[in-house]
Amino acid sequence: MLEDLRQDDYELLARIARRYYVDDRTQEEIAREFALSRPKVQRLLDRARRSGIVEIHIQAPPWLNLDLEDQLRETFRLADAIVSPSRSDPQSQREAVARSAAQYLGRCLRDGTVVAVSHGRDTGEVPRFFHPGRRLDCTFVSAMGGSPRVDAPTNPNEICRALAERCGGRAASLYAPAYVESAEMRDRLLAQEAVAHTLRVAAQASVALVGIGGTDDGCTMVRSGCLSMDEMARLRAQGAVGDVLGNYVDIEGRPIASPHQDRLVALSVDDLRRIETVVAVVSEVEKPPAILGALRAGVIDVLVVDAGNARAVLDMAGASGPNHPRPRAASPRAQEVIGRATVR
Amino acid sequence: MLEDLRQDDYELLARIARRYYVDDRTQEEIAREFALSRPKVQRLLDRARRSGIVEIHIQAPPWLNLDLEDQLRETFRLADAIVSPSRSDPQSQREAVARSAAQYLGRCLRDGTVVAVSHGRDTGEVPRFFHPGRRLDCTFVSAMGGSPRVDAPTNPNEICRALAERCGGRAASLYAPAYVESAEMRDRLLAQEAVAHTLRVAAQASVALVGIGGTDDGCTMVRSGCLSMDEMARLRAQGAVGDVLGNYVDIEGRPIASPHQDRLVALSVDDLRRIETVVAVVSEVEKPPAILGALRAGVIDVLVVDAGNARAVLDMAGASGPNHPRPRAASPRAQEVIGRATVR
DNA sequence: TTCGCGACTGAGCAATTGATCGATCGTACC
DNA sequence: GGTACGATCGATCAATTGCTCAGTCGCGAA
Repeated sequence: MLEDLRQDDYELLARIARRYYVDDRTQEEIAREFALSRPKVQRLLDRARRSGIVEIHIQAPPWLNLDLEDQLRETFRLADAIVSPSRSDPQSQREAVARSAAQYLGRCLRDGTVVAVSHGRDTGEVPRFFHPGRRLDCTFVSAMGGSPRVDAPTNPNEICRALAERCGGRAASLYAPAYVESAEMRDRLLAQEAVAHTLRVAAQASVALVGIGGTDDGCTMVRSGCLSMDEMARLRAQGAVGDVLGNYVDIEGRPIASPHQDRLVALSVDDLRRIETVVAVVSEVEKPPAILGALRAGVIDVLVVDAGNARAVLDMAGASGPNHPRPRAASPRAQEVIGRATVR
Repeated sequence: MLEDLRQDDYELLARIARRYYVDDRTQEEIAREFALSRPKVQRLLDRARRSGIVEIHIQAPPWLNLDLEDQLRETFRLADAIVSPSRSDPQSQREAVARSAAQYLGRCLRDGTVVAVSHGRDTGEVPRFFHPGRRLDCTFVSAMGGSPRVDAPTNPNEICRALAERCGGRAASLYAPAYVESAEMRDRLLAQEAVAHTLRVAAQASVALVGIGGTDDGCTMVRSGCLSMDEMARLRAQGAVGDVLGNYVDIEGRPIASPHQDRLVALSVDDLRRIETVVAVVSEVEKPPAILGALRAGVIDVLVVDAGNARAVLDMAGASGPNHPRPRAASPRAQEVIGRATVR
């Protein structure tokens, strides 16, 4: 980086840089002082910065993990990454991550924004910390079906309702289970206008708030009764490491072709990819492989995660394979209001 | 300095500061990204800088001694101070200082500028390094009389001639010795129009280039035969530590009232004070007390000095008395072209 | 509840800064 | 010596930034 500067140059650059950055003079003043033209001063300042004579350091608190965020962003070509500080207790860890996600979500939303929402324990914590400050005319829509067991706060419909309540927006529920008994049943359900309509709205969302599921026996899909332990074991045997909206992927981010896929009532991976800002929230300790798979699948734009998982994922990623199969267009962190039809 | 920031604030400030200073986004972009107004981002950035979250460091080479310059500027309320790197050999030390002074001088000059010039070995080296690059329609005028012994390069007239030659300007000589035999003789000399005119021009200079003389037996005044060793001893006995243009001062910067003063053909201390930018050049090792006295006399605006003397003067100053008896108006390092009548 | 105070906000404008472009200058190669 | 190339320069203009000011909001006291 450091150019090979002549001593005179070095001296002039340092002097000018000090005048500008430390003494807060204007380039104009400096130009007069050193009998140079203003553009020349500008070029010198530029050179001083590029050559490393001027060092700007952001004194970030160590718990901020800005470096981890940068690495995540870069490694996985994310639009953004937010790493929340480590907590030893799983519940407070979940809350920390959810708080960050809620803040982020708040920044994404404009009147008229449609947000597709998944299920999950992490996702389910988000509404508690969602304080957008002002009324937002947004629509929160379930992006996948519900779970048979009553486990209210982790069900997408319930999360949508809570989010909508927090900001004065609307919730659009999906009246269907996440997994049905057969592909045929799924197709018949999708033919129901109530279901089809909700999924169409979800597919046209500009923001999605999703969790990343694991494949262990304690994962949400199993706990909530969507899938049995046997089914989960079969998925694991097929190489599944995690899911987004019930779409399972392997460690390389490739979709798992399995019968489950045909019984799923949820947005597909392709639907997700078309959504501008997909925000994933994850905090559990068993998650690194699932996160890595999801990231490599290229469905995630923004990852909100705890420091432990972030480090683990980066370590795993460094050890194997390509990490960004889908170079996405740089999507702005907060998109403009889109004059999109909203549902009632 | 560091305010007591709340954790949230801290996080936001750090994030925004990083986006701005590290990622080079505009405030506008950042405002969009964080859903804030642009002025708000500005205020946050401002706070981040003032609170020390953003640290800007100028990676100056150690031989630059920018810190010494700052201390000199501050301690003695100088418009500027330039410290040149230490050299072991007195002659190359002198050259280093003279080079800095020449550069500085070059920056001060505009067409029409009048420069009053003293004698001295350090001053005498300046012309060799004076390369203003372009023709300058300046007038260099002797601010004190010459010395009886032929010691060409340290005589003010000769220095003026050399400087003028370097930039294509004019030299105005003072046809008088520095010290004459009596006060009466001095007055008669000053009545000569040739002498009076030159001194008037010198008094109206906007820049002065002066040395600071010592009071040891090897100083320029003695070497050049202006004063005898006896006279010098008498001055020392009166407390004199050094001179500027033959005006001797004590360690506190007070003028020495002595018969010599009345025999001197040179600008007075008051004349010097009226000159906008008085640049003093000093390099010799015996000089710290002389420099301190001259600085305290408040006649110097810009000090060009070697690192050794700089440190010594600051040490001495720290140990005793007030250092800036005359708070000067902040004078710009390079003044504007002044439509002042020039002499031919 | 209402009022007053102070802090904060963002619109709008002025100053500063960044970037482009043709002109000029030095230099290396023919 | 002549020519062509590249570097450098400063005039100029557009973008960005700093700052002021009137308006708003929340909060505590009456």
